[in-house]
Amino acid sequence: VQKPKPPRIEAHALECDARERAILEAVRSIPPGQVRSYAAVARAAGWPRHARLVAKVLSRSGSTGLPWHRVLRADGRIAFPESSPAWLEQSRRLLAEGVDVVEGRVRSTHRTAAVSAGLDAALWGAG
DNA sequence: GCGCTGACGCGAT
DNA sequence: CATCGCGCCAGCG
Repeated sequence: VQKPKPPRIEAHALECDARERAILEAVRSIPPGQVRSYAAVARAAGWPRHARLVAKVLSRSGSTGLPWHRVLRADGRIAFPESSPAWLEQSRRLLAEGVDVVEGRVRSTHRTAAVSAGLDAALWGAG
């Protein structure tokens, strides 16, 4: 058989899909009221250096019922430009879950309430 | 194949 | 703390 059907489905493509599924699952597993950094999600998904990919995947998956609003930058700030529609939406959703958000930034390092303790664990303990 | 662009991260300044 | 610079990954012209 010369090349009747060379299985060039490429492990690459499958791997990309696997990455995406793992990432989506990792995001889905974030408990309400808690937040994770893009890097933490990537680590949880098993792909430590793919923080940017997490962002890309999230942008690609629009209304899949995914708790995308629980994913922030490593410094605790919302990744969107301030006052942008998405920015407003994310802070609104986080506040609705009891997350302490001030000016687009999650106060996780400051343990002022029981909620903060949970956030702190989520942000730093995920690593 | 190359360079630019992002919902990024982290150490250095 | 706020910024900068450089590294990382995947998509696209």
